[in-house]
Amino acid sequence: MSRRQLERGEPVRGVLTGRGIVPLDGRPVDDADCTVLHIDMDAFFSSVEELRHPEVRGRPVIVGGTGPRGVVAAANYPARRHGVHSAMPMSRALRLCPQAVVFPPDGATYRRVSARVMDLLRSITPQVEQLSVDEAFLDVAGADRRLGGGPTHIAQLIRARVRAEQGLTCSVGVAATKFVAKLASTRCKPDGLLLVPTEHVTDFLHPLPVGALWGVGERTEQALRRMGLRTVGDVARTPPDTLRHELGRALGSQLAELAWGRDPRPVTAETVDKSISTEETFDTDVHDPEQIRRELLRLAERVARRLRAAGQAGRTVGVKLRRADFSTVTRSRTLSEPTDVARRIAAVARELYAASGLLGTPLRLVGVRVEGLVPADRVHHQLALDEDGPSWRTVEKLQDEVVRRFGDGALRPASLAFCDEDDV
DNA sequence: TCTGGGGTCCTAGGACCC
DNA sequence: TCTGGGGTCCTAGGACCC
Repeated sequence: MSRRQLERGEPVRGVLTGRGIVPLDGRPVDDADCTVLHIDMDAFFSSVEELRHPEVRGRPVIVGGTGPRGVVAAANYPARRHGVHSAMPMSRALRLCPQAVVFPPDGATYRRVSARVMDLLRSITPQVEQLSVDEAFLDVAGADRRLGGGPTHIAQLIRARVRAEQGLTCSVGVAATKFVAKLASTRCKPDGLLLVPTEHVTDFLHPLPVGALWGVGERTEQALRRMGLRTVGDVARTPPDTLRHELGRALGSQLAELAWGRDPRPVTAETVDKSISTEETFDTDVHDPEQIRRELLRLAERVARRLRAAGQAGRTVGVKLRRADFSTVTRSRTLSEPTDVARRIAAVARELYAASGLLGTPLRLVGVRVEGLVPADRVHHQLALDEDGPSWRTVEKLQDEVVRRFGDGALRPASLAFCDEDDV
């Protein structure tokens, strides 16, 4: 497959060899030890919108916030050709591509489609580690023994089934490690498949820019550039002690390993949530402490409802406060026992806000977080002893039931009763 | 161009205990 | 009276990922 073909954005479905990427043509490939698959849905949110709205197919499609401070959550390939990409302010995206069709994000629908895709993957093997709504790692060592044909064959099977059953395309990287599999799927997007055999890992990695390394974002890239390191190969040839000294112990060690394709992390099917949070950016900055306090209650309700739905309770409550200039303050407090009660979370959040020194300061964002999560049934007896716990907890559990039966908006705290429907 | 929302992990300092 | 080192917990901030 030629470089020009790659630049034209034609799908890559091949194996990396000493002669570059060679198409899979049915000949056997040496993939026996490459049991890690990285599945990445292509332009996921915008692809789902194109499925629901076939009339926009072929046109540039952007999914993202439509308010004055909205950003792009996803853009399809026609929109990307105009320079639109995720995390870009929507105002700029629309200047670059005024003819784009814009959809506000519909998280519930994306999660539903995502769940179907993940179920499909779990029908191949239980060894599925969901990374996000549109990405997963699979370890197909077991499935390989069962299905036969090898990891690359299974990758093709998955791509065909996702297309046939969900009407969506995905890209799949096949390698011996998570890190290389993920880079491989990125390299073959969209609608691609790339196997990187172990013997070609360093050929594949070393020409890439340092930003390709897991853990290298904008700041670390700058630091590496100051050290004169531009490519993954440059990092590989730098003494690990030097990397640790410049970047810190953990990151330095991690990059020294990844640059050689060494990544011992196993595919882990079960992961446990460590925190639940929600936050909101105002359309315009808010300085009124009363309005901030109301918002903190709303956010606490949201977090508490999600905690109860997950059967979790948390011991540390935190707030996030972002000033107009984007500088951010966080405050947190650890309680004597975990809670899943909105009233309790809101009370702590308001105390933290009151003590933050930011009363009256214009804020562009507030957030509420609960961490230190444990299964709620392990602390029920303690919750029952909480002085304001049992009654409020009972009330809020009843609210959960009412919302389940009659829908959101059926109930709200009295202090929010005069807010707009949309605000609750 | 002016920056969303949901997360994870790391660092560093201080308190506290042994 | 002055001094140690290690471990754990808590808090704040920041980088990073999707």
